[in-house]
Amino acid sequence: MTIKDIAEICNVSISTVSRAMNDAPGINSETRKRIMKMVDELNYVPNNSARNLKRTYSHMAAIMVKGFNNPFFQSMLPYFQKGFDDAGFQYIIHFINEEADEAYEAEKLVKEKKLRGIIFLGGRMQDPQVVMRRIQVPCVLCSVAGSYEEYASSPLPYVSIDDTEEAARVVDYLCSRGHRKIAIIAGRRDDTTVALHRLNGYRRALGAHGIGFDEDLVGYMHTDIPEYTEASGYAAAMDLLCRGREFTAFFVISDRMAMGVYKAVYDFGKRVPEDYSVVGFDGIESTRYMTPALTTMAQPAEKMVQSSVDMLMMQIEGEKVTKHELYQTQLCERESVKSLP
Amino acid sequence: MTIKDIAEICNVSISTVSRAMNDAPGINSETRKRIMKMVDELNYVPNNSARNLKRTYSHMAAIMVKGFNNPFFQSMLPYFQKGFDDAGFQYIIHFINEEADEAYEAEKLVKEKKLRGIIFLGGRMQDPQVVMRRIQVPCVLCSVAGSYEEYASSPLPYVSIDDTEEAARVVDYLCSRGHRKIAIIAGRRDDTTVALHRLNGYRRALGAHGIGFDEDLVGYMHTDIPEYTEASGYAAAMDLLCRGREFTAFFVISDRMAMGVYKAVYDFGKRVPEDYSVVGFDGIESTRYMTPALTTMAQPAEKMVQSSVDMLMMQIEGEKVTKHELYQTQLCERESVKSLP
DNA sequence: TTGTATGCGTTATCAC
DNA sequence: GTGATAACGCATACAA
Repeated sequence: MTIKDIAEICNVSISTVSRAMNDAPGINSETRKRIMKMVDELNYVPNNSARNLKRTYSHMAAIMVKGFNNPFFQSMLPYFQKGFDDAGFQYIIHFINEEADEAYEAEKLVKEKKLRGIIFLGGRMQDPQVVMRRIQVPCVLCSVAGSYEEYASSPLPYVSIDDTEEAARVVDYLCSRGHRKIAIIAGRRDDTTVALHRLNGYRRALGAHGIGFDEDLVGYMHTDIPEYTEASGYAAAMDLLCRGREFTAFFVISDRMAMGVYKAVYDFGKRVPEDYSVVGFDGIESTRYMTPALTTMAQPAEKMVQSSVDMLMMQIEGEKVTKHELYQTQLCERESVKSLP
Repeated sequence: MTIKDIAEICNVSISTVSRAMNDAPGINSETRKRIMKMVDELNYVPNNSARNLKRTYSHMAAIMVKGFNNPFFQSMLPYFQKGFDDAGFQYIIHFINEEADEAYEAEKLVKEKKLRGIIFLGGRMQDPQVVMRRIQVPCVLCSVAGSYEEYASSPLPYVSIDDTEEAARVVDYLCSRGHRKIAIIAGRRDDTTVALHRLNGYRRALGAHGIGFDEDLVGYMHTDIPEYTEASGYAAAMDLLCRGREFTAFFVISDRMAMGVYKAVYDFGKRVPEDYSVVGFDGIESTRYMTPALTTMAQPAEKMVQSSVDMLMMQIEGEKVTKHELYQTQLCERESVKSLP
């Protein structure tokens, strides 16, 4: 069933059918009605490949999400919906897994769908410089790994938080509550993404407070457990606990892992926050439902999304934007941190 | 940059480039190497739309997931990866939201990508009969709503659990622990998917145990809160608690909601399982990390996935399969249920 | 307002 | 082993 079949059945040419299907101007409304009725009846669905091949441009953008099981990204999705709806753009969400090369995937998608723009969510740009050249359409990096210095010279606009800085603030907060021996549940040992930046921030803040960095207070994610899951948080925390080093608080670099940390503490025969305080990172909804409710650094998901969409649309409309938007996190004080004398 | 450019640069015809790109037989391996080197250097990416338009068939299937925030489906994804890899098939995962029409989306996707088969995950088939006629390629329904009776006559193969039966087993279990006044956290009032079946199972089991059905012991999800989230579980449970009816246990139709139920119980000044027992449904990993660890009915995700993939591949290979595979859940007894005298 | 013709970038089918 | 060339299904410039 192609456009040709419909044309024959309706006794019109294929261009007329095409016009009807695309709400094109210059077609008798009776003809259109007649055609659309047939289309509906015969259940004709135009072939998107042919469409995309022919079309000069679309009104479509894409969000390329790296991190299937990152609930923070998931929480952003509804805001993207709103943002693109308001902008009158359609969009597709494309998930890729950790090993995939986002730049390559993006390039394919752009060509296939004649995308007008693309927003990268998560992951890490190995070489932001070349990405743009390859992609050929405007992009925005959102929550993509990279220190300020790293991207400062890049023409790629991005919105994110300063992971180093914000991680440092977590340590500052814990110190303000009297904690001095602070452990961190970090990424994998070889991580080069946000996990590394948060670890760096932790180190830096420790130094600023005159506390020595102790490698034994770092719990790395295991390489054989899916990243950023409860299980990975549990394993890393259990490692730490079993080392026997003394400490009073956990800084967990992602909320979902914090749930595993809670469990590890309990299984170790201790309690949160009486024996160990815990601070998470991201500010996802479900942390409200943990017991005790998790104190966490919340990223302003809605603002970050709106800003990303705005920056993309501005570029699509021809403006040159190379802005680097860094948002601040907000501390959500709940019940998982105990004040020390 | 098209196949034509590559051909010109390499001084060969486009057919030769095509052959090189597709590992086609009948091409000098030196020529291929030379071409591929150029392709790599110039970063040429073939246009998928053109490919899909022309190709007679692919080695690709799709999984159409309805339910962005259903962690049970998410937990199935790695198994699909394994299943399709073993079968030598590529696949794409396509998420659609609750309002979308999966049959229509599938039809579009099949045409666009020349898919060989499609697995539906979640949602509800309004009319399984017509779906096949429209889709034109083999499909398998996995965890799609529908009672046994409903699909019994359908030629569409599906794998799932008997939601009614398994929900009844939860009630049986609670009764065996001495509970008689059992509340349920159900779907929305107008639900017609698995949530309804689980509610029906609950009713049926109640009857079998000589317990009257009490509408006041049903907590429906609010329509203004995203389905199956912690927040929806919390709201529904709070409703229930505030009604003042006496009861001793919650049957929560999905694990993620159970987390909200815990919180509601605590906020109400009660404890799990001392004051209220809780049983979840799905068996997702994170339930292990709840405190107390959630007792839940686990669906055999891996088996269900493997079975779905097998049934799809069999069909693709030409066999006619109309099997209806119903799996049993397994009770994971943990710490959230108290035995009553 | 409608129809005709062309080409989008690729694969498939021939010839050579 | 390689090269022409005809589709694939559609949108669109142009003619009618």
